[in-house]
Order: sequence, then structure tokens, then C-alpha cells
Amino acid sequence: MAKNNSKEHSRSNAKTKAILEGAMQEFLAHGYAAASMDKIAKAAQVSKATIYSHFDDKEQLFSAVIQDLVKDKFQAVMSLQEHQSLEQDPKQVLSQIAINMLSNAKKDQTFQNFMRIILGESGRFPELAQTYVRSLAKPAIDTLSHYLQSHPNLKLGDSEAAARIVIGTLVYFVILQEMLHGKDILPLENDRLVNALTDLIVKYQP
Amino acid sequence: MAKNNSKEHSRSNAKTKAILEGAMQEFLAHGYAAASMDKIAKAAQVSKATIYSHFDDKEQLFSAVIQDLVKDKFQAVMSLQEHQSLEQDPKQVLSQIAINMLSNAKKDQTFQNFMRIILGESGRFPELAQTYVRSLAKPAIDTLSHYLQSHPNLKLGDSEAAARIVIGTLVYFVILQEMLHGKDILPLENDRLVNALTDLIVKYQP
DNA sequence: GTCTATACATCGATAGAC
DNA sequence: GTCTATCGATGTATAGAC
Repeated sequence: MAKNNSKEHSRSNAKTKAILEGAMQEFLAHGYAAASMDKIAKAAQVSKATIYSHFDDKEQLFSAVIQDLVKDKFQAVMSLQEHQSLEQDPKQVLSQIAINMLSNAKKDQTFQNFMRIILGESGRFPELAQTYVRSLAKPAIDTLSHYLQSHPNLKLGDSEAAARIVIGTLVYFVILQEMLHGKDILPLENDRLVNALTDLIVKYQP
Repeated sequence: MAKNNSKEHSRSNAKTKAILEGAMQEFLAHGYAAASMDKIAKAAQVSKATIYSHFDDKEQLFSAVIQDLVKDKFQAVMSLQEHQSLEQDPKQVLSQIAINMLSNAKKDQTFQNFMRIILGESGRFPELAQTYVRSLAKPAIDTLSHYLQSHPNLKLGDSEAAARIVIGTLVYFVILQEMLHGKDILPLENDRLVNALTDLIVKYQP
């Protein structure tokens, strides 16, 4: 039975959990470099030395926090695409998926801060960026691609590329409107984007 | 005649330029919080005190660097869409724009680091994020939207939404493949994406 | 195991000589 | 204007008591 990683402590106390939660709060609020171990200790209500008895150093704690967040967000992302029957109207199915994704992403400040960190630190923590790609982006794209591929009413030439188009459109919309605070500069209703997007997909004829 | 901003010195010496270049290098490499004024001074080959005689503090220096970068990148982004005649085949025009944008973004490490900072710091520097939206994203979207709107062979119902789809697809592709190091996890050829995307736009029938 | 106290480096920013 | 030298605060990490 293999222990999982880092130190000998995945004996997962309440302390470990408290540390991870405090660290998550601080990293999400201030980013990696600007988050301090002192503030994390205070947020977790433990001493700094206790943190270092559970995690090797700041980098490893950060890595553990991000991997926890990826796991959390996996549920949320995947649940959006579940239970989609091939018998329903694809225009309605796609619209519903898109609208749910947009409204979820927009109200979830934790998700936006999570994306900020993944993107902002992707140069210094490439393996964490790849964890995001492998565990969140790829499953979302693969699931949607499979749906587009197998629906009898859709005749898309390249379902994988089409899935990239749908998800890229939605994610960049959230980035521009919410994360980059662009909604007053570039206003656009959710419905207009979703309608144009699903129309392009559904009405496509090779 | 109004001086432009910050201090009384937009008397733009060689020193000011050296400071901005050194600061750009350090901020792009390490992000805002992890970049130090000492390292910036060394990179610019001036003393730290000289920096503070040209800029109020670290935040203001950062802001000046980002605004310089936005100006630089504006040229690059806009030149991609220029000189597109309404008489050419839109499929070819759009493909060319998309291919140029992808190949430029992929080889420009400075651009990728610039995007990392804009996104990563958008929570703590919302006004800089909005500068990006106003000066880069909006012009790109408006220009493309106007092209899609006015081309006689295209019958898109919502040109603005269509422009968002095109640009969102391309930007998220660069984010996933390059910035997040996903190209080995989610491989996809440029041409397949561009072809699927331009096909959707060009073959659309209301 | 968890704490307090502290070591030691580096941070942003400034004083004062020239 | 630009430098050297330095301030006080804060950073990560650890030693040692319990």
C-alpha cells in the first residue's frame, strides 16, 4: 500500500485539513508569491512550525492546495454535461450546458481566482498547469466532443475541433467579462453569445 | 499643455527607458509580487534610489510597464487584420488571419508572459486588466466584427457574437496548448482548428 | 506533534553625500 | 539627478521547550 506523496504524513489530521483550507484562502486571495506563511498560519489557526511539520515548504503546500482545488472543480465542471440524452434537441441541450456553465462561472469567485492562479503561475509551475489541462480541460472537451460526435442530428466534420470552439468561446467570454472586468467596456448578453454559438453548431451542413 | 501622469518626469531620459526595460524584464519573468526592486535596479543598471526618483513606488512602475506593453502589443494585434478586402474569399481571409494570429502568439514568449500577468494580476489590478480589454481585446473584436458584418457573402445573424466566437476560440487554444503546456496532453493541429472554425462561419445559413 | 522564539535573508523605500 | 548606505518591516524556515 503506497503512501501517496511528499512527506510521511498523509495521515490527514484535522490539522492538515485546517492548514490546507487556510492556505487555499490565502493563495486564492493574494497569489503564490504574495501569500505569506505567517498569514496562512493565522488563517489556519496553527503555528507556522506546525505547517512545516506537515509540508516540506511553501511550494509543496501550494502544490497540494492546487491539486485539491482541481479535484473540487472537476465535480462542478463534469456535472454540467451529465445526463444529456441523444434524443433531445441538440440546440436545447447545448444551450443549457452553455448557460449553466456561464452562470456557474460568473457567480463562483473561487473559480475565477483559481483560474487566475493557474494562468498566472503557469510559467513557474508548469506541472500544475498540466494538472489543470489533464483533469479539467481535457475531460470537458472529450465529453462534449463525444456528444457532438454521436448525436444523429449533427453532421460536424470535426467534432473535436467543434468542442474546442464551444468551450474556448465560453471560457474566453468569462475571462473577458468577469475576470478582466470587461463587461462595461464590451457588453454582451449571455443569451446572444449562446444563441449565436449553438446556431453555428446546430445549423452546420458540410 | 498637460503633462501626462504620475510624477513631473515624463522628461523621458535614457534612464527612464532603461528602468522601464529592466522592470519589464523582471515583471514578465517573475510576476508582480516576486519581482524585486533590487533586481530591477540591477537589470536596468541604475541604483534603486534612481528608480524611486522616476517612479512613485513599485505599483506605479508596474502600471507604467503594463501600459507600455499594451501599446506595443496593440500594433502586433491590429496589423493582423489590416488590409482585408471585401472582395476576397472570406474563407481564405479568415484562415489567414487565424493562422497568423496563432503562429505569432505561439512564438512570442513575451506575449505569453504578458497575458499571464494580465490574467494573474487582474484581481489585484483591475484597472490594468481593463486597459487590456479596452486597448487590445475590444479593437480586435470590433475590427473583426465589422469585417464579418460588411462582407456581402456572409449572412451571420449576429456579427459581434461571431467575432467573439472566432477570437475566443483562438485565444483559448493558445492558452491551452502553449501557456498551460497542454499540447502533449491535448494535441490538435492548428489547421484542423482553423479549418473547422472558418467552415462554421463561412457556411452558416440563417 | 505543536508551540514560542528566533535566525537570517530580503523586501520596499529613504536619507544624505556628491 | 544619481549614487551608497541603511532603515524598519516582513519573508521563509528552524531550534528547542513541552
